[in-house]
Amino acid sequence: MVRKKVRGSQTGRPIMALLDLLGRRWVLRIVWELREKPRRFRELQELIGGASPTIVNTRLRELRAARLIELDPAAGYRLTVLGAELLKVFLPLHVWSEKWAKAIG
Amino acid sequence: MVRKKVRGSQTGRPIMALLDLLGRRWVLRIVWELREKPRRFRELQELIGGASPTIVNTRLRELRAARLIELDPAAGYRLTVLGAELLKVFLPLHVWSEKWAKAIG
DNA sequence: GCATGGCGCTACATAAAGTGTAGCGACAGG
DNA sequence: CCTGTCGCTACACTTTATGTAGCGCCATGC
Repeated sequence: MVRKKVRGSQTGRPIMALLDLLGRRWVLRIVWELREKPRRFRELQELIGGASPTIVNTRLRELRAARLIELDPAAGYRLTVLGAELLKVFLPLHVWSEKWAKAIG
Repeated sequence: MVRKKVRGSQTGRPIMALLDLLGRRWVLRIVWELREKPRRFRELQELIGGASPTIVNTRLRELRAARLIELDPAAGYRLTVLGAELLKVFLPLHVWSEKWAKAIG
């Protein structure tokens, strides 16, 4: 029996595709760790907590396909204009997370 | 050899714990689908695209532990005040995702 | 030349996470 | 009782991620 791939959000609604992409393991962390400056492959891998190179590379490919990051050979991986816009949405999380941490003890 | 659990972001930094939580499969979708009104277990399961009850329940437990959602026996699962605050951060994504979809063709 | 070290990335066996389907126990009507 | 709905569990199976080794490329320096 043939099984179809589910990831990629077959609904065709961008928001669903986006939530699906961001919901994959390490994706949010990768985008987050690129907030300050470009990072090298191995550097990024360590920053996000040591995920395997296999999955790091997979995610980087997905994020490049989504035009959220790009590889500058001279500097490393960095957010594209689009990726930086996305990050801007998430920046409030940093402050909010502190409040949240207190709330849940 | 004993293996330690990694999820839960041992760093102690709230933002990391939050990104880890949100980066788990289906979590963003669940929060998103609760944006309008409370939803029943099975209803929620269908809305997010038919994930298995096993994992839906696991995520609901994690989200309840994080005080982002709660179960009202009379109405179903719904966002807490904290969860609603979090959702507010994500709402701009809806608009942005349309722009993003056009940009990536 | 030719080793050294960093670069992005791949291979592959093992372990963890998620799926699909069946069905449980509790409770509410009829 | 029977029927339906509720949240949720059991479990065999499939998919995804981990951990470790190491590849090919290229620049630097002896």
